[in-house]
Amino acid sequence: MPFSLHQGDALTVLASLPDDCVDAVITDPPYNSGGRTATERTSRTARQKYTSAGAEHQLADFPGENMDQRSFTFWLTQILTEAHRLTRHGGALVLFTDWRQAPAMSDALQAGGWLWRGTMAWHKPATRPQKGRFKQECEYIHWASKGPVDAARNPVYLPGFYSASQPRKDRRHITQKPVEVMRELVKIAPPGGTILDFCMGSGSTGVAALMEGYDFIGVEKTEHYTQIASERLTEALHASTDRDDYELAGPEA
DNA sequence: GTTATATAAGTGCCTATGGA
DNA sequence: TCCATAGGCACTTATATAAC
Repeated sequence: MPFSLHQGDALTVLASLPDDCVDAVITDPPYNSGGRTATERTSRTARQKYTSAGAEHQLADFPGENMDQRSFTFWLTQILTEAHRLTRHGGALVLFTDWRQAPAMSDALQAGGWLWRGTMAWHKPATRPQKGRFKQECEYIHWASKGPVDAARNPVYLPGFYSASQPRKDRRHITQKPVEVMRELVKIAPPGGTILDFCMGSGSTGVAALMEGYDFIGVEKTEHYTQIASERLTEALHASTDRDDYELAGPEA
């Protein structure tokens, strides 16, 4: 089965999955960021925080963006603890973050049992310059392992820096990641392995996983984005294999 | 090769509110 | 009355990229 999608709360869904069923967890959780003060971060919707004035697109909002930092760290720790249980020994965690939440996310992954290995940069060439300031030109990608890295099982040499703009054409999600970046990141899993994304959004991780020959398990809270991810993954699957043996699971919560 | 357009996990600033 | 902060609204800058 190349992929299975679950609509529901991440913690609830992960708790229903068996031990040691995935090789890598690659995810882009809500950052609960996008502001200078706690109120700015917790009182506004994702669209209000992350969409510029004058933006023409009408991409849907996404939930889970209104926690303060302590709650966010606690929430993420719980999920990463479950994700750690689901991951085979030697497997990897790849976790997107921004500059504000990078410390909270590294705390959460370590509290969840992961061994923090480093932080990569995702460079976005099309970001806006700011007078008198440094450009906010990068997001960051923490990565970690479950125990020692098993390099013999997956002898790859991967970069620590990725440069690509957010998709402009056919963009489906406010914070959609470029598939070309995700196609590189999924290679942290051994060939033919299984990749989990518990904050799937529009499904870019899954599209990249299928394109690179991996199996994929996706979890998404909203029906709207689960449907979009289902469409994108089905299209990617048909484009790569012409197979039709997938299932849409849930909702569990 | 040139021009037009969209963009930023945006920022700046004014007003209201409430405590000291 | 002063001051700090939250809330709300107006609007930035110049670059990458699409369109021509």
